[in-house]
Amino acid sequence: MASSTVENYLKHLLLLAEGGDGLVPMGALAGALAVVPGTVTTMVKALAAGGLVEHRPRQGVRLTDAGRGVALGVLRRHRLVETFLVQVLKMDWAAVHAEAERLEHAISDDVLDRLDALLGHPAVDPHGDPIPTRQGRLDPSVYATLATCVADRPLRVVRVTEQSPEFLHFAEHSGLRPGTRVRVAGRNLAAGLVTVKRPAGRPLALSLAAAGKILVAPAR
Amino acid sequence: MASSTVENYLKHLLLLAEGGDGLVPMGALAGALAVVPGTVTTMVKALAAGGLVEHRPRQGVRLTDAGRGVALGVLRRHRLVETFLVQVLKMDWAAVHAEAERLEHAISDDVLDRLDALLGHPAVDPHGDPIPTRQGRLDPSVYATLATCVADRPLRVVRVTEQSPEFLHFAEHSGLRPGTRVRVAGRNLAAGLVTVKRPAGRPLALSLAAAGKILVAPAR
DNA sequence: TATTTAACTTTGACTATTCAAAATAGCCTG
DNA sequence: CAGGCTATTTTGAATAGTCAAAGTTAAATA
Ligand SMILES: [Mn+2]
Ligand SMILES: [Mn+2]
Ligand SMILES: [Mn+2]
Ligand SMILES: [Mn+2]
Repeated sequence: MASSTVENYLKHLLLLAEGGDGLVPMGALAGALAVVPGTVTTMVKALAAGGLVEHRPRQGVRLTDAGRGVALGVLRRHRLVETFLVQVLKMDWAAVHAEAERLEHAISDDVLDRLDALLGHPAVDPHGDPIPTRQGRLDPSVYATLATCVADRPLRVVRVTEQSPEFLHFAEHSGLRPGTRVRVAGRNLAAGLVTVKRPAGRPLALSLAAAGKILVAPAR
Repeated sequence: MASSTVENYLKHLLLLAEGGDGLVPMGALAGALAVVPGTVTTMVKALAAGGLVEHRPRQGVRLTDAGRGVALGVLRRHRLVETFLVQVLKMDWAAVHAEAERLEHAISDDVLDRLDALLGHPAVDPHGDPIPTRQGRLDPSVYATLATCVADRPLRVVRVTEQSPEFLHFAEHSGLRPGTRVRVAGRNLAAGLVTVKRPAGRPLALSLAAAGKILVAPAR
């Protein structure tokens, strides 16, 4: 029913609402979708007429329950497809995001259920992003980052937020894929630097910005 | 580059040109795409402007070499996807056509190559339809049908043309999937009936129309 | 050859999605 | 409180694809 365009608007709305109260500024949505603001205003009014979003003029947009349901479906397809591409087709984890952007609109429920079973009902995708359940439940997943966690404790990388191929390649090269054990050796707030120790290899220096994109949990 | 719509026009043109001189009547294309004739005229003029087809007003359309290349790519994606869905995801061979209609527009070359390798570079899809090669070579595959082959010879089903779920389910139930050994026991042209013997099961009666959709080759 | 007809093309209109540029609303500053 | 700045909305226009209905063509029929 929903076009690819509509699905993308809703999915980005879901992603942009993470954390906040759900009210997404029109400009943020325009930026995420790479369209001009006027386009978003037009489209959001149409989505609101369809009951998928609530539009607060000059303040922002918010998903309705119906819209959130659609968005969770798209996100589930996206993340299961990414998992399939990495686990079964052995693709580079930095390349799968672009592929999934197209495939997420072309997968039926039947195919999705079979992929899910083939993969063993994974809870997270290759980047550690949680996969919404069939029932539309999405793990809130509140984790510390390498920029905010307590120092000198054994940690485990659980997720890499940010899907640009450049950053993902960097993370892979730096041994910071989900599952890796790490420890924050020190932070220099003034210089904006975090030093990380990994099982193998010398200490690694990261900017706070980069460190903030690596989510971690206490090891074991 | 080519939109899904354009890809569909070109793919159907390739399919409809099978056998004939390649000149497809506008009405045939309209029927295949389920649009009104005027829509086809409009679209074909655009495709001709883009060098993908040659339009002979009031006579028909024909693919150019460029258009044929695009069409072969779409057909390759369609048939490899069908093969994947049946072999890996264990889907019903009658259901995969509809799925492939959407997925054929969303698969990249990289993913396609990996699927092809995973499946062992198949030459035909689950229905026996030949899969174009990466280089754009398509097996002409001239086979007899159960309606036209010589009688009383050991045969092997090689292909089921016609992708409606109804017919495919019927073929499966009747033990007429590609690979099955069969023999034409007799024909009654007046009644329009063909009688077929299979390894197991009693003789099967088919209409000539149905028999014409089952392609066969000499066994062994 | 005149007529009928079926296939095809043209025309006018509509939906979905987008952009450029102008108008506006709020908020912040002095 | 007057200006000014920024985010947002409005307006006008464009593109892709489609349909309904009217107009044309050319082959088939009489
Ligand atoms: Mn992704
Ligand atoms: Mn991901
Ligand atoms: Mn098919
Ligand atoms: Mn097929």
